Amino acid sequence: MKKFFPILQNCRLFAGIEGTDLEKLLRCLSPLRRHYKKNEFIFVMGEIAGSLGIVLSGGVHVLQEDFWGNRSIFAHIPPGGLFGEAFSCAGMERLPVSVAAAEKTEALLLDYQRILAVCPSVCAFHAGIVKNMVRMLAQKNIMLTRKIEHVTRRNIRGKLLSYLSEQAKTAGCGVFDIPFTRQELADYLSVDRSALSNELSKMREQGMLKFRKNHFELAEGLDRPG
Amino acid sequence: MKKFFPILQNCRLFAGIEGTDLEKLLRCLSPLRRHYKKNEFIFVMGEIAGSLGIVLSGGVHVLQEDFWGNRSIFAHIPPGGLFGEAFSCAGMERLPVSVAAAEKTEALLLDYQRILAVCPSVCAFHAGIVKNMVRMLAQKNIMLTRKIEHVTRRNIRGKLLSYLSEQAKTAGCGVFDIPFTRQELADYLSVDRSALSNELSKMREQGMLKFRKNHFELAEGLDRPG
DNA sequence: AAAGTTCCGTTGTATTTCCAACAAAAAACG
DNA sequence: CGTTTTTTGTTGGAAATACAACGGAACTTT
Repeated sequence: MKKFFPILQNCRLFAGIEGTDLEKLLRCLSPLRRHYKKNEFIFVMGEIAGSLGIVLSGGVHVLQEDFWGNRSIFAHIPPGGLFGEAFSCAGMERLPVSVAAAEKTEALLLDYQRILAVCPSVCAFHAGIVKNMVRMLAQKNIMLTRKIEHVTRRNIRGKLLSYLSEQAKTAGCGVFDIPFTRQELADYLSVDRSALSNELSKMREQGMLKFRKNHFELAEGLDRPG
Repeated sequence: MKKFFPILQNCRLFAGIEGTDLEKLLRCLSPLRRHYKKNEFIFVMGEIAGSLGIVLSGGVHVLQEDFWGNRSIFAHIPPGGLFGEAFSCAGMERLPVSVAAAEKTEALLLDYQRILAVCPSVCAFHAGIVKNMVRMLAQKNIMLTRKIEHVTRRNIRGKLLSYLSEQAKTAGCGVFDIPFTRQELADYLSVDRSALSNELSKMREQGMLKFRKNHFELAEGLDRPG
């Protein structure tokens, strides 16, 4: 149990809570640590929404799948990120989305009730966790707002530029890897995969970018409009 | 100042805080009460993101406008709802969106710093407000997720059905008014207005719904798939 | 190394959406 | 009440996207 403390100390949910305190707190929360294979489901749409997860390693996709298997990917959650928290925090009964491992993934599952109704001995940290939760929820809010910015562009090139320039900004430079395959990127931007490939090729022809698999290099001047 | 206490007591941000306590708390937060005409801007994209707003009456749109005047409406916030909170809570420096009054609107502006770093005398309520904030952020999160569900449908009819059936669900029946004009609905679903009108007409021809202005009546069996 | 599988790009066609322009209806205004 | 402005529906042509099908590359498995 103790061996994944170092990972948790880097997790923003526990920011401000140090060594032995974190230990106490975790005993109280009694989290479930689990491993998942690529594409394995962690939460399935329709399940009771009582718990939330922390990605320790790998990464997960939050998604919806309709009857015919059409996927829509809402978000990619990297290590240190939370998933499913909005639905527990809002008091929703059932999950409206599924969560699947995007690759080999290690995650921690917590019962949300134990976070809010925490035992007396750790009350000092309780307020801290709730404040951290506020910050993380707000950040996810912004993430979702950005995703909306991407998918509301009226054509595929617009969506791509919006998405790629955000990636470049968070990477700090025009060279970066994305956490999606082509099909997944299409499911994230909600366009057809072949049309996406097609548009990417055109953009390459026009010297706007280079790419290979999930590795991208934007030409200078793209991510700095104006 | 006191005369809008009744409105605030119904506001979810202050849930659980009663009469005189609310009074004390408000003295501490020293909010700004303001009136806005229809289409007047409350926040403008790029401003410092220090404060958040509560809609007292009317309603506001959270939106983005590009250089050419193309609008994208992210959300409609009804009375009792918060706006701008995600950006303050996440510690963002500048607002990535604008907020405009959708109609004649009354709003309260609060300084976020005062909510978190609250004065000692009201500490008992501080924790309560933060918890309320968690819940409201989580709910907005779900709102955004729903909006993503709408705009990621691959054609206009899909977007309309997704949006209208959600409205019907929240209204509790198939007859309801929406807070958008046609152009605004188009900006919300990110499609062309004329194409939207066109699709609505087709759906009416096919007996799926009736509408007049912003009043809609869905045919039975539409909002209950399966 | 061969066979199988997944991923990716390309192409052609069918469908959908955008765009611009216009007309009718409704609302706002003096 | 007549005028002006806004909102909404309609249409036709241009443009973009979806869809289906295919082949090759890269990766897995045996």
